[in-house]
Amino acid sequence: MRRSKAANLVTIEDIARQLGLSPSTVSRALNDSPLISERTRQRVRAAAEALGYRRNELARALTKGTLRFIGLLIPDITNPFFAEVARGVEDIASARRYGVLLCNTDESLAKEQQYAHFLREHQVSGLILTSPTVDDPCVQELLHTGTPLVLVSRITHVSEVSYVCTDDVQGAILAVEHLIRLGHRAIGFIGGPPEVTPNQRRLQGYRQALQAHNLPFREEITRHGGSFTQEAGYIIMKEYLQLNSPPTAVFAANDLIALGAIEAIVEEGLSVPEDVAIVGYDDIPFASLPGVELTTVAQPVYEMGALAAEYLLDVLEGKRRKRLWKIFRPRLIVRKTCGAALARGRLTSNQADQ
Amino acid sequence: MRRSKAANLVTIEDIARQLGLSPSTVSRALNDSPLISERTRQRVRAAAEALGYRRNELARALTKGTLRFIGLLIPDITNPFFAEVARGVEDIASARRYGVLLCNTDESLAKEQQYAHFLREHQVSGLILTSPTVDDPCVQELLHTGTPLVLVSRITHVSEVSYVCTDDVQGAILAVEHLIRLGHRAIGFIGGPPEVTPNQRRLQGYRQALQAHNLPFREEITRHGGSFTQEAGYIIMKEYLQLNSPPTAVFAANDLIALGAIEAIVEEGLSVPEDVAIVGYDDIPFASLPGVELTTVAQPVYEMGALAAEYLLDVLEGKRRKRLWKIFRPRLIVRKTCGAALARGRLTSNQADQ
DNA sequence: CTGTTAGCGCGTTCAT
DNA sequence: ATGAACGCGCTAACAG
Repeated sequence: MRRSKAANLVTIEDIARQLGLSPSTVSRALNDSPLISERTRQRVRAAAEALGYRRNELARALTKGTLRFIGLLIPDITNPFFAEVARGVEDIASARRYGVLLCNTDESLAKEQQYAHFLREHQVSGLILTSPTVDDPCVQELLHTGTPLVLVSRITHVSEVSYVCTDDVQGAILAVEHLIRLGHRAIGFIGGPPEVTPNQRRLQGYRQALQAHNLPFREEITRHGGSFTQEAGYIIMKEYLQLNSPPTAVFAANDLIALGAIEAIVEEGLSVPEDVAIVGYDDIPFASLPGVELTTVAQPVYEMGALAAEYLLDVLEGKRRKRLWKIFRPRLIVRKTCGAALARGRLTSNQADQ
Repeated sequence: MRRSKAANLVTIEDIARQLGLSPSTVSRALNDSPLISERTRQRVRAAAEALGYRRNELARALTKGTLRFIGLLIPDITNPFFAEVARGVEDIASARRYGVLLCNTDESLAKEQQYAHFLREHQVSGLILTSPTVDDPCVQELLHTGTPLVLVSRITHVSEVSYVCTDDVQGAILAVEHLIRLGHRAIGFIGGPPEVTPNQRRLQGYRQALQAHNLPFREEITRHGGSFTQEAGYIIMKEYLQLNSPPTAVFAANDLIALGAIEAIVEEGLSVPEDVAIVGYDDIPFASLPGVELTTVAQPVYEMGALAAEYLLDVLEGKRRKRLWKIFRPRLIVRKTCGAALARGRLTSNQADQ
């Protein structure tokens, strides 16, 4: 007895039989092969339509050795930054008939590895990573498999790897110099996951800016919450507020952290920007809300995702070979969490600038 | 010459050959078949490990007729509500070794259909829908294919379909009655996509609440922005503000719309809640931000996604057969966009309550 | 242009 | 407990 076929599936053979053709001819017709007569193509198309034929992409992928899926590894889709990246990726992918597999890693190596295996086992054609330490052995393994891959927002030292990101060092400098210009001298930093490149580079920019303006670097107001979340920002800010001389301004490694910090400040009965000024990073949509109006550093997030996908698919389809190294320029968005440019600011900053 | 195999792939045959076994034995060993000796199992596992074997899920899916993927159709991952649903779904799915395919539909029938085809062609095992009008013929087609499916947040009249949602009629009543209790009599509604069930039910609750309190229903302050976005809320609110007698309070069909409305109000130099009170729906994380503090109706979003996934996978694995009809209870979260319960409110509401 | 043959990698009878 | 043979649906190689 025949194996019970998967739910009443119309195959290429069915239509071949009905038309008295061979399966290969039908296959060719369906794939718009040049070596097929217009008439057969028509007939095949018609019959396919009539029978309700749907191509089995799995079978196709089996012979081709690759599935038209790309894996999207991000820490957390719940973070608006990554949601926006995802949107960019998905828009491009779906337009080009690729599926995108959502993989949340929570910055956890274990999850990352689990997914790396999963993706490999499913022969996905390519990867977009916003999460991993690319030095992860499993990712390396995928790389060796030949699976093309592009990093978004994160960068790496593995030189063959493509990436698209924003100049985070520069972005941080923009942010901190803005604070300095406003007269702040005790400027703190609240970081996310310390091991992650965007965090590192923002920290680096922060230090450079301080140094350039002869401002002291203070360990006790340069802390990491461990993740890019509101809770992280909230907790660290609370701690800063207990200090003998708390910072008068804080540069947060991303907007979520900034928002959490603001929460902490308000909860202590203080206010932003009067008591402490805040700058965030990313310019997530909610940063512009009335009542929030967070001063922040913007990245072209959607474009970054879209560009990464565009490039990746080009590579997959053999339209490109060179690697992509794209660095967008960050933009400072001045809103209300740092106060206006006050006179006191002018003075101090001139003094520092000399 | 042999077909060039996909990137240096270790197959079941390779390990069979090396061990002097047959492929079938290896297959069985790998799948923990009961009819295999412990010793062979060990040897096979070891060899597999040594050779770096990775099962080809595609080949497997081809014979099984189904891939361990589920399709997640949502309007827009950029909306925090859906991001949260997605997170719930993904957490469960990945724990059970299923992949989740991200499909943004923008509430567009065309995109929905394109994805329905795509998913079918890839033999995904099941679907979670937060987007479609299930009456969509393509979705119907998928249903007929036998693909299990569960609706989140949306409901339908097709009786065999499973769903998990919140009682939106009740939620809307909660919201509007809160407003009434505060003394408002001119309460407007700003809807999202009119054709979508959660919107319809929230509208229905709105009307019921008005009616129950003998408040007039006014067409001109019951409008739809067409989508669940800030822009939609912004635009409609601006229009309301042009009216001769604008509403003193607005119930928005979701938080994004509410946020957009607030933006419009503030931009007109008015303030919330003094000039117009606002209630939203969903309780997205940003609703609780200091400076925002939106009064809203909460749904257990993450749980809804997780439950839907849990149920779907149970069905796929034959552990369940009955359909799931789960309706969560909404909760009113009172924050600051409606003002405190004022004396004026007490009076009017008692009067209305009689 | 079209048909025939032969796999892709795996799981599954049916034997033994 | 193991092996041989076959098929899942499709595409590529080789004939004509």
